Amino acid sequence: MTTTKKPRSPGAEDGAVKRALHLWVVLSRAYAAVQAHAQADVARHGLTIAEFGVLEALYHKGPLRLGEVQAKVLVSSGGTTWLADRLEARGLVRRVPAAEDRRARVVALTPAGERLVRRIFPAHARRIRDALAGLGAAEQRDAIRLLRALGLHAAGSQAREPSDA
Amino acid sequence: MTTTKKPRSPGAEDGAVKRALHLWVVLSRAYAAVQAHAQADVARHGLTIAEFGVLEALYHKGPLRLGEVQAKVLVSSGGTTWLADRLEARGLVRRVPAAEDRRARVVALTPAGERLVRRIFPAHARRIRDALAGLGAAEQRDAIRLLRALGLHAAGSQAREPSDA
DNA sequence: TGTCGATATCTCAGTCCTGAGATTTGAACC
DNA sequence: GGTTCAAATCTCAGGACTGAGATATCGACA
Repeated sequence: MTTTKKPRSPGAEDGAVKRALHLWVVLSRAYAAVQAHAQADVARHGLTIAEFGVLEALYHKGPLRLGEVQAKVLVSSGGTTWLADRLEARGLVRRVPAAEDRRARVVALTPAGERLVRRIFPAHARRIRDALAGLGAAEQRDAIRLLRALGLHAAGSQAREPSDA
Repeated sequence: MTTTKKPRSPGAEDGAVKRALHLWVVLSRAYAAVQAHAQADVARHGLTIAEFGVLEALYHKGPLRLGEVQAKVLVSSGGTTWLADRLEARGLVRRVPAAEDRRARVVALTPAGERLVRRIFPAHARRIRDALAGLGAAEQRDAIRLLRALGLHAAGSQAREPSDA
């Protein structure tokens, strides 16, 4: 037995797999459809979704260490450096040494970066709201609860590679 | 008024935007977490998720035109060509001219491709099932319904660029 | 039947990012 | 106070695409 749960009957196991695959398909498609809206919106300002994510995180949370930025926008460490480089080259953020840990660096919005976020964020938020308007308020709350549980479990059970083939 | 719905009170509009942004965050995180599992699994066989998606679509639906493949795996037309080239170079699929439309080409699994899918699909499906096990059966059914509605609406309201800034 | 706008695929330059490894610093233990 | 392991960031080569345009064909209509 490699599974963690005991199937009730021979066919129940199969149904569970089919249901999961179906859920995975609709999750992917929903994500892709909403992502297309977000991307189209930020592209008008010459930004990628990841770049916008960095700016938004800094706007709402204040200065963050590179590692914290990485956790927010879900990119690799190399990607984080690259994003910070690009935004810094455009004068939207700046890097300063972290006070209490000389390995770390803190990223903060420049005044120009803050002006940019303040200018483009409201329309972006409305576009996301409209893209998600396929669900009513109560349904959105349900979806949030379910997706949170889904994400926590999937992120918790690490995506490590099994040792067998 | 640029919105389609009339807010009940001055604060309701704001709450709707906040809720939508929250839903967008949990949707992204859930997708990323599950995607990491799927990717780690197919990477063991030297495949990307998109490549595996092509193989799986052909396995379950039979030969498909390039355009149909594109709709299944959600990549650009250039990406579709690139995926077919790569899989063809590995001897997993082959392209044949479409009988009734000389513009189109049909992609089909080779025997080697079919053997590969048959060999790796079951473990992949179980891994997806385990990654999604944060929700029970009834919750998964709810999530499928909600995500389908979400995706249909978002995909339907095209991600076109508004004319104003 | 010739024209003309759509549709299907392909080409290609360039983008955004990943993954592995290197470097620097921190913290805990001898 | 020196080792040693872990954590934070950076470097770099290359991968997996995207997006815009090119080419070939189709279908419908004058």
